[in-house]
Amino acid sequence: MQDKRIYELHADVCKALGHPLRIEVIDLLSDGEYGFTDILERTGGLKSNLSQHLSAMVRKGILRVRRDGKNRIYALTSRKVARACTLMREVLVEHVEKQRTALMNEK
Amino acid sequence: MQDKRIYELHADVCKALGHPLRIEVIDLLSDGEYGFTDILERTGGLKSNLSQHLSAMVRKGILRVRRDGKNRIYALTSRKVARACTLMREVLVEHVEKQRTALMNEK
DNA sequence: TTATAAGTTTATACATTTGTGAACTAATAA
DNA sequence: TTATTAGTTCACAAATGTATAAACTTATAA
Repeated sequence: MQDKRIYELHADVCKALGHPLRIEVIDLLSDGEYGFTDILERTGGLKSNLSQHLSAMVRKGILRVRRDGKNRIYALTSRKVARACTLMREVLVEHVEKQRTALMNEK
Repeated sequence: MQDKRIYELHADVCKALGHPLRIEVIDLLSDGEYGFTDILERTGGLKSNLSQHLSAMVRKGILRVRRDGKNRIYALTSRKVARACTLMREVLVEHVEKQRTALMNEK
């Protein structure tokens, strides 16, 4: 029963997927690595905000960074992150679809 | 640029994975459907708390419920949920492993 | 009917997450 | 050296998420 700890760790990593900006970053990085400035350009917003989200993702093992001169290059640590993300998107799409047809039949 | 909406919906579904109790429920339900009381028995805690988490998961399309007399039976809407969850667990395990070996080499 | 069992809903307090801007740091260029 | 570029860190306010207990609903059993 005190293996509850594993659920906490697991949930903590999954939390990394639970924010629109972070999803957008994962989506972007699923086709290769990108520099901070490029990411910021596509996602918009404040650099301090992006920086915080990125470093949280690194801390949780979702992303890795490396330095290239004065730039920082971010990448997914594993394709598994992108796959998990895609699966959840499919679940979303199926749910939306189901809601739509449910609404149709109700009229 | 205003397709940001999809990231919000996507993140919102992913948020369903971001809590220890909800992970525990997904884990349990990945081997079949369970009644509310059974779930409560395994996870512990207050029924009102569990009920809220479960209905949030239903709302997000992660779980479905059906009634059976005065009981309610919960199930995953799709095996995809369990697979996404497993992938993220693997990412976690690989990260922990990497941290461990990094620590070793540092000594 | 009236009880009881099985959850759900609601209200509220507490904790965590998030966005913002200012201050800071590290690497390169002048 | 001194500036500049590229990003990080910090402090704080606002927004969200979570746990708890009490009140409520619905279906079955007495």
